[in-house]
Amino acid sequence: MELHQLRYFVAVVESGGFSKAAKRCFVAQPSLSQQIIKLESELGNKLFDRLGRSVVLTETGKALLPKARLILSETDNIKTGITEEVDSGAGTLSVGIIPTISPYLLPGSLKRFSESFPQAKLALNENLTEKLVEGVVNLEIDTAIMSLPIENKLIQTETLFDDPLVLALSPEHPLSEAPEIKIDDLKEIPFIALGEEQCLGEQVKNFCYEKQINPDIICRTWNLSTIQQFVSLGDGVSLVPKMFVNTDTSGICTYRNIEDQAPSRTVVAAWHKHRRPSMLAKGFTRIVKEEYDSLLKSRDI
Amino acid sequence: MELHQLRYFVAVVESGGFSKAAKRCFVAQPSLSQQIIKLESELGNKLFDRLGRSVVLTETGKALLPKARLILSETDNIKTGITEEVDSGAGTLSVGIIPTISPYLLPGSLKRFSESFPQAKLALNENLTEKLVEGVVNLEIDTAIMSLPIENKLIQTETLFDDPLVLALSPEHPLSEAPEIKIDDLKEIPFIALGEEQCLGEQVKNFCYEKQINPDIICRTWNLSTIQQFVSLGDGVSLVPKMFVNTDTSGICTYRNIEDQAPSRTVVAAWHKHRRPSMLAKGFTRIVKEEYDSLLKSRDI
DNA sequence: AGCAACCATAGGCATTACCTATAATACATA
DNA sequence: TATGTATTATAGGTAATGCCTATGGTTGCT
Repeated sequence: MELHQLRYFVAVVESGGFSKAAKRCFVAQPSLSQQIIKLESELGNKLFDRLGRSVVLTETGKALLPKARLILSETDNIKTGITEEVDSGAGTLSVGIIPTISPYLLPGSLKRFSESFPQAKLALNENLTEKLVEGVVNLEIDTAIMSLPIENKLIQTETLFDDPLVLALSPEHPLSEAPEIKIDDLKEIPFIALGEEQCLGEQVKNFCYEKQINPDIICRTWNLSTIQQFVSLGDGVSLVPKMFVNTDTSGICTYRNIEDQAPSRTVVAAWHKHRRPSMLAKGFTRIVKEEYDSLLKSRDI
Repeated sequence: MELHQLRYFVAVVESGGFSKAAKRCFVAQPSLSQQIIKLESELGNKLFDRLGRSVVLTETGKALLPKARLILSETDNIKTGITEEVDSGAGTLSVGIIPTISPYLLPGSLKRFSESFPQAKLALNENLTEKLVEGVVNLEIDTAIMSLPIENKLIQTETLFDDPLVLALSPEHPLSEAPEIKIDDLKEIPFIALGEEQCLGEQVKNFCYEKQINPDIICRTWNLSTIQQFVSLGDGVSLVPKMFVNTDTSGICTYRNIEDQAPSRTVVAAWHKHRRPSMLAKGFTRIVKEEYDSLLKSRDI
């Protein structure tokens, strides 16, 4: 059974004859006849009673007609249907995101996303960079929001923004009143560090190594809120991303930019090298970028 | 777009690769690849992201998948679906029937028919032979129940039964007690006749002509019940079909067989010469025949 | 680096849908 | 009854196209 056979069949019904149907279908009458005969032999029953002047549907033909019409309308609408569906943003986007970004950008981004793509569904995966990379490579994750560096050659990235690291310290800390803070001020200072399996922890460590800072790590924890708590208690300081600062409404910490050679982490969207990001994925990364921009505008140190 | 392309597409999705899909579809891998590419170019978008080891659906592919599955399941089930539908007797049968049969056979036949084909619908058309023939030729009527002769060459018939004509007379009529009734007894007898546009009226007239009976038509009416009334009143007699007798529960008339050369009308099912009677049509005519048989058994004169 | 798995491309072959021409039939008209 | 017209079926050739084998180019694993 072929689609053109069904088309011919419906044309015969609607035009009331083989010859007329053939004209309508832009084929010669014998071609159409043959295909109808073929269809009939496949179904094992005649579809039409051929009378001299006209043809009428048999029982089998009557039963076939609605089914044929359904199939044809489905196929005819398939292209526009798909286009509409894709354009409307229906579908599921699988997103990965690292824990040191998620709490600060995700709430606002999710709101924006559901407004922009009301038909879309989102599958979220908050995890360490390593796991996210794995997910992207294994095609479980469409787009991951994380920070450089990413080693895997199968992954392609697009930079969303550079997120500066700023110094977090207690309002009572001597440096909180200094006119400006330089890298040298950080050497041998008591430091509260993030676990190194977190990429942010790794980045801070590398930054210190490069700048020949040798911080005295007095505490190591696994999330930024805890760092904030420790910092507010007294001597220890830490480096935290600016997006964290702009969502901190507690006021228990003071934050200072580092003026020279300010450290930063580069936040990117990452996807499988061979996959073209879907419209939803593009939309999502754009929204994350916008969310970050509006976050920075909302407050300055 | 072709059905086999959709089949290949679904096979790729389900098997997770072109080569595996090709095996499953019993074609060479390049053939399948070509068809997928063709489908993609027709839809204007890639359906799969080809990665080294595996392929994954694009957004377009995701949108196509359920539609393709729907179309394929429709087409795969089309043959069995039609067969079931036809076999179940769904559909409409258009039946024609003459007025001198309808009141006697139709009630029972309809009951039997709806029991045998609960899904079927019936379109009834009670009319004179002439109109029924017209309807059959114009394809408005599938099957007509009428009696011979039928002149039209476009019509094919199947004899259902021979319905004898019997003498109807008043219980007080002298002939009602006669040991047996012969044709000669009818010569020059007062006669109540049916309208000649009714085929039964015509048949009776022809029968009388052939047998050189010259009835004294004292009354002419247009239905058998009226004949019955007139007969019961006194002198006049009439010839009525046996199926009428067997449904007459009034008891106001006596009926006698005519022993020698008994007249009868041949009741047939008639349909367009070039149309094969549908299962419903066959079922209906069979049921009418059965109804007549059981009617005869139910009572004898 | 070498190998295995996989998809794409190229070119030839075979199937088949299509075409033209013609036959066969039904139906209307003279 | 004969003829013309409209219709579908048949026959045989042509062209399109789906399929095949062989091969190339990647990817990813060892």
